Amino acid sequence: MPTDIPTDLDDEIAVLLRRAEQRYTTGRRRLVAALHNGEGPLTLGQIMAAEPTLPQSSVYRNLTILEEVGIVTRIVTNGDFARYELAENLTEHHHHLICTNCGDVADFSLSGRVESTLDRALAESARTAGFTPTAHRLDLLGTCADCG
Amino acid sequence: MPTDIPTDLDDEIAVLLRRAEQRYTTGRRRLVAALHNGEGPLTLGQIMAAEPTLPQSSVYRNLTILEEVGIVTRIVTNGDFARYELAENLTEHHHHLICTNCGDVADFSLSGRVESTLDRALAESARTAGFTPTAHRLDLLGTCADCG
DNA sequence: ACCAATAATGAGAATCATTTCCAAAAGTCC
DNA sequence: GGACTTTTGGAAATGATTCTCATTATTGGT
Ligand SMILES: [Zn+2]
Ligand SMILES: [Zn+2]
Ligand SMILES: [Zn+2]
Ligand SMILES: [Zn+2]
Repeated sequence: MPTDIPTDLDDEIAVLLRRAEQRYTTGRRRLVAALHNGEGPLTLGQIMAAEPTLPQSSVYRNLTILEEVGIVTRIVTNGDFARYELAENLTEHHHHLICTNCGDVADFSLSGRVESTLDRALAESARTAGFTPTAHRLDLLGTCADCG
Repeated sequence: MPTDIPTDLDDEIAVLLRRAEQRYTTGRRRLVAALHNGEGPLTLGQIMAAEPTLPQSSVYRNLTILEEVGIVTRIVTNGDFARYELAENLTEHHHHLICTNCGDVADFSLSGRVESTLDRALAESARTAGFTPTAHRLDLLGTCADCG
């Protein structure tokens, strides 16, 4: 399963890169494929396990570039190392289940009703603090099914 | 303003440390005071600015120990460096306004009603994923008043 | 297809927040 | 005080991430 990206996602990414005067090279496409195939945000180790022939320095460099362009989001859950996933523009708004035992991270979503309630409350809190919000980030901490 | 901790907080911390067979030394008390006096979670630099005579290695070591004992929470908002605050056991449940421009972090709270709605929804999501939740973490990302 | 001109690659070296070492200092208990 | 255990602090080590730079790939014009 080398390059397994839906055509429309691939096109969207191509547009974003071209707009930023960046090229959509094979290495970057393989990186995007690894992130797309992964369940939840991936560590560098997990990316390299999926694409072992991609050099580490290129993966790091391209993750940084893809993040600047708005294709990738970098996540730091706990000190050890960062995780990367496709940006919400390209996927869907979601949150993370973080296992405090094994460190694994999985995605989950809330209903539109709860998200609305939350957004309203957050907007109000922001207003009283003179803060201009652009996004929220919500994680659930606990123990995953495997570590049960 | 060297050692400015409310007596009951100080006592609570003393109990937690004794329970863990750790001593409540002067250095640890000064560290706790710096965290208590700070508005929002502090970086190591901010802690050292508040207590310049505390050696860096001792601050790091004691932050780790205080975190293990449940007195301090370590927060990583974005790759650069970690921030530390007193654990919610010793303060109150709250969330963070994170300025994506200057990196500053401030506290805020939601109403009990919103927190309940959220907790119910999160519990439901956790259940369907076989995940055992212990806490949630919610940040609002955007631009702070200073960066307006 | 060929040729510049420009951008991306990859292997290793450098960075820097954080951790670890270990001999000296401080606290504890009798 | 003396023996024992924990903590301290300065310096060295660690390790994820970033930077360097010579080589390679890609683009656009001819
Ligand atoms: Zn787990
Ligand atoms: Zn949400
Ligand atoms: Zn700001
Ligand atoms: Zn909450």
